[in-house]
Amino acid sequence: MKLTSKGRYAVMALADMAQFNNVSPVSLRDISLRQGISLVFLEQIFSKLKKNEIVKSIRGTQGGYVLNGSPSQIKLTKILNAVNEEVKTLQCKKEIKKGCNGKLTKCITHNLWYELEVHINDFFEKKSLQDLIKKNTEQRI
Amino acid sequence: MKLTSKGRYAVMALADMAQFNNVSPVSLRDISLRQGISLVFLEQIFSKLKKNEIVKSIRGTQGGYVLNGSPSQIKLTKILNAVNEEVKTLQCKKEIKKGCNGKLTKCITHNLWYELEVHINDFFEKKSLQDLIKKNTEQRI
DNA sequence: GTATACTTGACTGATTTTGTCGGGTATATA
DNA sequence: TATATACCCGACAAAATCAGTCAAGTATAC
Repeated sequence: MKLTSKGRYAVMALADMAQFNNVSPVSLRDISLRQGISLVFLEQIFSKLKKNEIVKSIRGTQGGYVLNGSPSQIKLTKILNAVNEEVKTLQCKKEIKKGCNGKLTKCITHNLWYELEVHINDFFEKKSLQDLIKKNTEQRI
Repeated sequence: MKLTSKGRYAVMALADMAQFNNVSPVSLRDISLRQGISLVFLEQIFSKLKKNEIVKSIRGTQGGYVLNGSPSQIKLTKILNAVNEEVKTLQCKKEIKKGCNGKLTKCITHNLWYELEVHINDFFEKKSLQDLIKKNTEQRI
């Protein structure tokens, strides 16, 4: 499965944006400074976020990014899928040649990984950006 | 997080053993042939499984491995932890220097990854080898 | 027109994964 | 007791992936 820094940074950055949810756009430079993430790396990540219509961009001075929708509508699955391609545990396509093609034992674990995938996606589907920042402020009190 | 071929192979191999659950030990050679996994790689994996007391080894001709306990007692968490060291999503130890130390925004996502870890471990904790082979035979019918 | 900030693609160093190689040692069986 | 079988162990290496940089843009506010 795939759950890398790119995904974590994407969530962090968007949560940051949601937290500082001004009307005006947020520049990657600000996020970079606040969250300690490389600016150029953020650019890469936000390029994908934009393609997936999670954020909108505004160019030029005073430009930046704004969330495309309210924090409560943006589910984490969408974010993670955007930057990581997908959350995939199944790898049986490759292995169908060897062992997975039901000769004696079919890929016994096939279903397991599928279930896990569903389980994880469920988890992220239930979480929105709003949940994250709510939790964070609650804890700070 | 970590969920690699090693883990998948370990589960496959042990499920294979559980399925062909004879009294006599199962040789890695057989598993290798049945499941299409490299023998030498299996040796590496089983070395760890043995260290973690998931299997017992019997050396010599007619030797092999036997499950250390009944399939229903062997939970998948144990297997995956054995071969992969651990299932870890949290990476905040590294990041505590930058951004994660509650200056303005503390590591917003800290709790999220922790919850995910728990969620995944729950999943694997509830599954035993028995569940896998039961499911498999059910489906074959 | 200039500084700001987004846009894009190629590239690279480091790390991890997925194994292999080559040597062992123990033991059942003939 | 010889021998084949099977476990045991550490070093090594190719391939893939990750995390991030570099370079060269384009659009826009002021």
